[in-house]
Amino acid sequence: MFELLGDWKRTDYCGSLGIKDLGREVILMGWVHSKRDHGGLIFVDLRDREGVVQIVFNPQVSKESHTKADLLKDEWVIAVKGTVVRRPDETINPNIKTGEIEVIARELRILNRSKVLPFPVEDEIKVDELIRMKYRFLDLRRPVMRKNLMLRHEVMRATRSYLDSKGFIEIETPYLTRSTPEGARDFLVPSRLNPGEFYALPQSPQLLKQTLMISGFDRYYQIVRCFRDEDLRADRQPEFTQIDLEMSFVTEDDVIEVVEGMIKAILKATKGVDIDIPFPRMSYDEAMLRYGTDKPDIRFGLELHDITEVFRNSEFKVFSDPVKKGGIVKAINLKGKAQHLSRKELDELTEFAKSLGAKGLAWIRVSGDEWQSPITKFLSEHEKKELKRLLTIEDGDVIFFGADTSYTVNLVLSNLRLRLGNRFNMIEQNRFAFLWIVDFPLLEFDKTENRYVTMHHPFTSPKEEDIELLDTEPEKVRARAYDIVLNGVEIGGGSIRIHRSDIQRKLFERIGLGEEDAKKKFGFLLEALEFGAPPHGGIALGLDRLTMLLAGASSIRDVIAFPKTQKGFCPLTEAPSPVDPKQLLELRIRVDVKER
RNA sequence: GGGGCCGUAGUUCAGCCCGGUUAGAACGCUGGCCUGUCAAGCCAGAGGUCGCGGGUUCAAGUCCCGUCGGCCCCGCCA
Repeated sequence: MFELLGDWKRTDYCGSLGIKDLGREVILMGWVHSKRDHGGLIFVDLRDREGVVQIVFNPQVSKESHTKADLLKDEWVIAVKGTVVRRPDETINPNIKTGEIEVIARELRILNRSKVLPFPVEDEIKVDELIRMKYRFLDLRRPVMRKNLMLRHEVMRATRSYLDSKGFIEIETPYLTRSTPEGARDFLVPSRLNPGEFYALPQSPQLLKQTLMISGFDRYYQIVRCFRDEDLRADRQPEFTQIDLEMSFVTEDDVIEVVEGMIKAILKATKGVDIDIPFPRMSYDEAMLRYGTDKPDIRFGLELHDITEVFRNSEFKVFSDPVKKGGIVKAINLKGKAQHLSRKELDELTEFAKSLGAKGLAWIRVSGDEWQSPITKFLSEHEKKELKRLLTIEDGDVIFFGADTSYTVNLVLSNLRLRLGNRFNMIEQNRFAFLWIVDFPLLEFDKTENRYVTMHHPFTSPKEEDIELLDTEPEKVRARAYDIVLNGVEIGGGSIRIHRSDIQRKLFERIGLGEEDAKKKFGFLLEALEFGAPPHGGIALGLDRLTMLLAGASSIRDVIAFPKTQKGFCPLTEAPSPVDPKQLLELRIRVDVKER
C-alpha cells in the first residue's frame, strides 16, 4: 500500500499556493487534513506547515488516483501531482488562505498512514492537556500551536538581530555549573568523576555574565535555558528560557533604553505593531499603593485606595484591630455595577478572598441613598462620610474592603481587582501595556530566617545616596533594580550590579553572610571583583512569558514545544523515570525511596 | 505543605444530590450510498476497567475512606 517518493520533488507548500500559481503543475506533500467523499468527486484538504489547500480527485481526470484517494484517512501522508486551477466562483472558500484555488490531482502517492487520532488536528479543541502532551507530536500539528512556535522563533530572531545591531556578543555559559544558595532550589547533576559531588543546573547565568563584564566583553547576551526546581504554575516551568544581557559602563537608563528598543523591534517583527517608547515607569511603592502588586496590569483602572486612617480609631473592630496591629485597610470601588452583582456572586467573591488568605470580604452595594451591606450598621456617620469622599461613592457602586496585614490586603485586593476586571470586561484586549517598576527596596526582612534578605539578588547595587542607610534603616535602602511588566505579567527584571568588593562585602554582612561563607559560595566572583571590575548592569527577560503574551496564550506551555505537567512530568517522554541500578552504582548514589 | 475544580466510549460531556432495568448524547470511528464539498449529506453499525484500592449495602458510576493523576491558585519561585 505504501509508495515511495521516487523522483518526486516537492515544488510548493500547500499553504503558499494562490492565484499567482494558476495553471502550474505542482507536486505537494503533506497530511490529509480532511476528506469529503462524494462518491464521484473526492475532496481532500492537504496540510503542511504553511497551511491547507483543497485537492480534487476526479475519476474523469485520473481513475487510478481517484480509486486510491478513496482509501485516504485523516493524517495520512501523501504526495500529489496536479494542476492549480481557479475554483468555480460559487465554490470559493473565503475562510482559508488558498480558498480561491484548488489542485486537480492527476497522480497520488500514499507515503504513510496514521492510526485513528486521539483528538482532531484543529485549533479549537477541548481536550485534557495531559492527552495533548502525551500526543504532543499531534498537538503541534494544530495550526495554532505551529503559529505559536513560529512566533517564538520570530521573537528570538528579532532579539538576536537587534542585539547584534547594538554590538552585543552572544556567549554561551555552562549548564553544568556550581550550586548557589540564595534563590531557587537547584537541579543537581551527580558527577561520576567526583563521587559524592554535584553540579547544579543554572538558575540563570547571573554570576558568569558578570564575570564576562569583568573580562571586558562590554556587551553580552544569550538566549539561554534556566532551571529552577520549584513548584509549577501556568507561567512557570522547571526549565525556561531567558533573554539574558549585561552591559558595562552603564546606568539604569542605558539598560532600559536597550530593552525598550529591543521590545519595539520584537513587536514590529512579530505583530507588525509600532509601540511607543519609552515605557512608563512607576515606583515600587506607588505600584503597591495603587495596585497592591509589583506587577500591575495598567490596562484598566479599578485601583486600590488606602483608607487606613479612617479606621485607625474606629469602633468597628474588624477594621480597627488590624490597623492597631500595624496592618492596613484598603478598598476598591467597582463603579456602577451594583445591579450586576448578585448576592450569590458576592458570596463567591468572598470565598475567593478567603482562598487567598483573607478572613472575609466586606462589601457595600450602593442603591440610591441606601448602603446594602452587612457592615454598614457598624460604621459611624463620620466614617461613612469619609468613605464617600475618599472613594467618590455614588449610586450603583460596589465597594470591597480588605483589612489585615498589608501583605494580605494587597494580595487579596490585587487579585480581586484582576478578577473583577475580567468579569466586567474592563481589560482592553489586543493592547500591549508595558511598564517599568523601579525603586525597589534592596532588602526585606525575612521573619522565618530572622534576617534581612535581598529582594532581587545579592549582587544588586544599592542607590548610592542610600548606602549609609544600610546600617541604620536597611529596609529604606533602595535598589538600582528594575522590573518590566507587560499586561500584569512580570516579563523581566534586572539591576545595576555591585562592582566594588567593599560594598559587596558590606552587603553580605548585612544579610548575615559571613566572609568565609560568602567566599565559599561566590568565591570566584568576589575574587574577580578585586581585579578591576567595571561598573555594569543588565537584565533577563522571560522569553516564554513574552511569547505567551504576544501569542495571546494563557500558559507558557502553549509556547513551549515539549512542556511538563504541574508535577514536572513529561507525558511524551515519561521523564523523570527510575534509572538502571548500574547507573546509580557508577555515580555512587543510593536511593532512599520505598518501592511503590 | 495547603485550598479549589475535575477524572464515565477514541474525544468532550450528561448521569452522581435522591443507590435499583440493557450506563446515554454529540463528535470521532467502521460499512454502504452519493460529481462541487469545505462542520459535506443520507442509511446502518461497532465501541465502556465509570482513574485505582478498600468499605457500607440485598444492590455502588452514584454513599464513605484512602490513593493516583490533570488544571487553577496560596506557600515557594534571589
